[in-house]
Formats: sequence, structure tokens, C-alpha cells
Amino acid sequence: MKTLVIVESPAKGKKIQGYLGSEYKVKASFGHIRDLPAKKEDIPKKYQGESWARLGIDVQKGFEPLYIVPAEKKAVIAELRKLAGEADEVLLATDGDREGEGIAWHLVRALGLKGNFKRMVFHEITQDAIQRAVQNTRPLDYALVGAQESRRIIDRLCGYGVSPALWQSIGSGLSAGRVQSAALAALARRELARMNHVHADYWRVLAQVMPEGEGADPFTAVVVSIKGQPLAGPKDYGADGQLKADSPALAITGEQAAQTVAFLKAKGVKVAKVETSAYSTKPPAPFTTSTLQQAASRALKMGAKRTMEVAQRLYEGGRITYMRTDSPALSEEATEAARAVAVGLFGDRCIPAAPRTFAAKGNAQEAHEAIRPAGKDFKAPDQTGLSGEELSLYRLIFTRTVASQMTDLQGSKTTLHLKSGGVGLQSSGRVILDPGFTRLYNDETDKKDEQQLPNVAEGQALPVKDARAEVKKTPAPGRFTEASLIKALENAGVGRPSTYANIIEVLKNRQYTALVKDQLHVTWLGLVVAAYLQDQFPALVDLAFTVKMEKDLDRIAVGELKREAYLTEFWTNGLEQTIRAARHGPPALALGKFAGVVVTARQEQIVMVRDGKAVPLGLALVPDTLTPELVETIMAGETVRPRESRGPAPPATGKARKSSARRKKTA
DNA sequence: CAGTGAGCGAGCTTCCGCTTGACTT
Repeated sequence: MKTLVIVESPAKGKKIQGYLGSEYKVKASFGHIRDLPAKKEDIPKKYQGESWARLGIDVQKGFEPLYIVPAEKKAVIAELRKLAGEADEVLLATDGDREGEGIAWHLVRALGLKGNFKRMVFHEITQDAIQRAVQNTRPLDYALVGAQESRRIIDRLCGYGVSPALWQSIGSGLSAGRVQSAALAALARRELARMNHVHADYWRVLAQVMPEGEGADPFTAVVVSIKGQPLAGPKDYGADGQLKADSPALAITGEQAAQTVAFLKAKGVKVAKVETSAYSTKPPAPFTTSTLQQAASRALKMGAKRTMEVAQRLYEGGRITYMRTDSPALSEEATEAARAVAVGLFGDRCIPAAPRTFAAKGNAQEAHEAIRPAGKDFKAPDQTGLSGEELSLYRLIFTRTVASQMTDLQGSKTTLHLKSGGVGLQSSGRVILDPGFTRLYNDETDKKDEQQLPNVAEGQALPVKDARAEVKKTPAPGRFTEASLIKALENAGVGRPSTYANIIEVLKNRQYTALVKDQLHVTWLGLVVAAYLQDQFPALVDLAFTVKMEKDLDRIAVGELKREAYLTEFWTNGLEQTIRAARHGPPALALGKFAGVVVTARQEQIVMVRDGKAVPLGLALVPDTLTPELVETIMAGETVRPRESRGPAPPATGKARKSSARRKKTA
């Protein structure tokens, strides 16, 4: 054997081995192979006495990290070290992104490589691309490694720096971090907005208008204005249930609505204007991890974690490309394959003359291509022999990929403007002229209110067959689902494809959030933790924190910013001071709608307090379902036991969490 | 005198990101 090639994933390695032949030995590192020690028992004896040992970073000495090989990686390192010793050269073919560069450097150190190594990078796995990558190796990029280390150090300092403040203030075993705390804060803001939302009633008036001609069907028009003033809808009301001060809209009473109904029935309507415009809709881009999780959630009702498990099996079975990616780009061969499948299904005219290309968003690292069927001939779903969830997910990926190369949907949108005295009405409808890609893949973006409108002429008078008024309530902002939270995090640049599903698992394991039907709600514990962090560490819960970090890491990666200077500014002159100055003690969360009631933590429990009486809150009670009656029931409960009292100690939230976390770990 | 249990104090918890199996429940 001459050359050892090290990749991150064994499935990838197997494939590349086939392209490279027996002159090369391809092996996997199984991701990162060294890390900061997580627990005290992982810290080597000689460092255990050091003041910085708990952090695993000697902040006084240029933020030097203490790296260890985790127990489960010892065997991998031993084997790689042996093979590296037998090889003339080692090609570090880890992913072409910041983390991949970091892994490559850790391999150099852990395997004790001495100059006989090069960096090999590729973005798609084809014979050509692999051959090219082998010919075009480059040296290790130490500045990029520095950016990766800085990222790791920042996350450790945030997580292990701030979590103890939560133990002292709210309960033991709690956690904070750059990613999870930003996600928790987003969930908490939404839950609080729902709790504080005041519904407003508004009226809608609808008319069934009869076009001319025999056998014609009535169509629905909605009243949009009275005497030139627009009618108030949900957008015109604030969260306090009041009409917004700057809103020009008219809020009508039930009486006025009834009068309008009677008026329309008696007078009929006149066609004031007919507007028709063509529109087209592009197919959505091929899947990234985030969009796959969103689509699987909508179409298949699969959670993020489950989606990734099934996708992993498809990947290992050679059915799809890599499932953790932030790039929607298709390789040339995949683009051709998708177009060929489309033509086979729907004929020559279902694809545009020029292939479509898709670019990643700004913050993407693009180490991989989009998630798509593997190979250069996509297997049709029913020819795969797959079944159950694997088949469903494969079909979703197959259709999305092929549809991405098909023609736009072409349609025509018509809006009828109707009048009846001072009352203005509107009716709109769409006609699909060419379904384009939607013949294969239909995103949920389709509108439900697609009525076929009749041909009418401007100035024409039409009778109103029926009219009715309905009262509606302005809706509170909707809860996040797993999918919509992932989308929000991705848009903010928080988290990575390999961690999206995990972020939600962490929030669930900490009992900061729970699923109710398909929606994520924040627990009382989550609200109290979020309130504390918002008070004491506002920078940590700001979605902009990661954006700033990424910019700084990019500067480190190109050598514009020194790692140590950046970390000194962040920690020594920043977060460390904030931690020192942080107030210890739980926040008192006032519940706007319930005067005199406060939620806070006492002796490791979340309690509701009124007039000095504190009662523990059950974890099952969803915060935004709290009612005045429920408050009374809770407050009639048993007071939280003072620490001095005899008798069995109340179950601590920390204990409960710990045991559930343990179970998780061993599972 | 031996065994039990209350009470006290010490020690631990925690991050993000990259990868799969080896474990239970």
C-alpha cells in the first residue's frame, strides 16, 4: 500500500475506494477524533489541579485547548496510526469546510504525521472528481484550522461558562449555550407573545354573486371597503387587541355588518374593474438538510430526528447522497439525470432548454452537494424495493430533485373589483395554464381559495344570491413546529446541518420545551431560564451573536484577525466579566394577564407565587393555556416545602432531568 | 452490641459539531 486516504464517513470511503483502486487504502475517521474533555474524569491527572481544567482551555496561556481522544475513538486512532505508519503518504480527505479542516489537523497531531501528508478536497463523489482531487492536493490551511478551534473554544466558554450561573440561580443540571439558548429564546418570545396576545373581534362580509347565463355557478366576493375606507382585518390589530393607531382601516360593528348584508342582497353589485395578470412559479431547489426536514415534516409528518435516521439508512444503502449538507447545488451528472427522468415521465417539453442551477445561501459552507438520489441514473421509487418510511422519504427526495429541473408553473390570476353603492368588494381566482413541475412535486405553497371566475364585463350589474356576515378573532402568533424552528435558526445562521435535529432534542431533554401535537411549546422551566438569560446574558440569546461570530471566524480564516486577540476580546474583556457580574438568584416572571402572580424558581423547583405563597408548577401545564381559574386551582395547592422542614425532600427538577439525560445517553 | 437511618456535606452537572454503531427499554 502506498497511500492512505482518510475521509470522515465510512460509506463515503467505500465508494471512493472503488474509484481509487488498490494503490490506495481509504479509511474513515468517523467524524472528529479529539475534543476538549467533557467531564472531570476525562481530564488527564496532571491537569486536574489546574484552575482552568474544568473549561479545558488554558485561557491565561493564549487560550490553549487541552485535547483528548475520547474512549470510543481510541480504536479508530490506533488503526489509522498503524496504517499511516505503513503508508508513504497520507491524504487527508475530510470534508471541505471549517470543521473538516479541523479534523484533518487533529489527525495530523493524533497520528503523529511528519510532513508526509496533504489535504485532498472534493465536492462530489464521481470518478472524475475524485481523480482530480487526488491530483490537486494542497497543504493544510492552518488559518482555517485556527477558525475552527476558535469556534470550538467560543462554544465551550459560552456553554461551560454560563451554565453554572443557571445551577446557582435556578437549578442544578441546567444548560446554556450559543445555539441552544438562542433557540430557547426564540421559542420563549413566541410563547410569551401568545400568552400576552389579546384577541380582537372583526367582521367579514361575504356575498355569493350570480353571473349571467344559464347554469352559471355563483362565486364568492368579500367586502373590502366601505365608502372608500378599507375594512379592518387581522393585520390592522395590535397584540393588545386594539386597532393600531396608524391604521386607516374601518372596524365595523355586527350591526353595520348586518346592514351591509341586507344592502348587498337588495342592491346587487356592479363590476367596476377586471384585472388579469399572468404569473409563474419556479420549482423549489433540491433538498438541503434543513429543507428536507421541513418538507418531511409537512408531507410525511416525520420529526427532524426520525427524518435524519431514515435518511442515514438511505445514504448507507447507497440510495441518496450525503444527508447533512447546506448546499442545494446539483452536480452536472445529477442535473442531467434529473432532466432525463423528467423527459421520460412527461416528454421533451417539461424541461427548460437550459438546465437550472441552484446556489447556496451566504453562510453555507458547501462541503457537499444537495440531497438527491445517488448515481447518474436515478432509480424510480417503485423500482428500489424500498418500503415504509424509507420509500416515502426516497420518493420525496426523488420527486423534489427531478421537479427542480422542470419548467415553471404558469398561471393566470384574475381579480374582480365589484361595487355596490359605497361598498367595495373583491373576488380573486387563479387558473393554472401549465402545471409545470407541480405535475411531479407539489409544495404546500398551493393556495386553497382557487375559485374559477366567470367572464364578466366592466360595468355589468350582477345580482347577489346570498350574503352573510361572520365574526372572526385575530389569531395569536402561531407556535413553532420543529420544522419552522429549524428554518428560523437556519435563516439566522445558527446551528449546522449535522445539529439541527439535535438542537431540538437538547431542548426537550432539558425539559425546556415539549411537543403538543406537532407544535413546540416552552415549559415554565424554559420560560424562567430564558428570562434569566435575557436579563443577565442578553448577548448570548441574541440571534445576531452567531452572525457576528461567523464574520470574525471568516476574518481569522483569511488571516485578518488573530485568534488570541479575538478570544481575549470575547472572553477576558467580555463574557468572563459578565459572568462575574451576573446576579445570582432566579428571575421573577410576571404574568401580564394575571396581576400579582409571578413565576420563579425556589429550591430547584419552578413555582407560582402570589402574596408570598409559593406553589410548585407541574411540568405538564402548558404556559399559554393558563386561565384565571387554573391560577386559583394551582394557588390552592400545597406550598413548596421550606428547606428547614422535616419529612421527605420534594423531588428536585435537577434530579428528574439528570435521570432522563442518563437514560438518553445509554439509549 | 449490632444494625439502622437521619442528617450533613462533598462532588457533580454543562457546550457545539463531526461521525456511527453498541447499548437498553
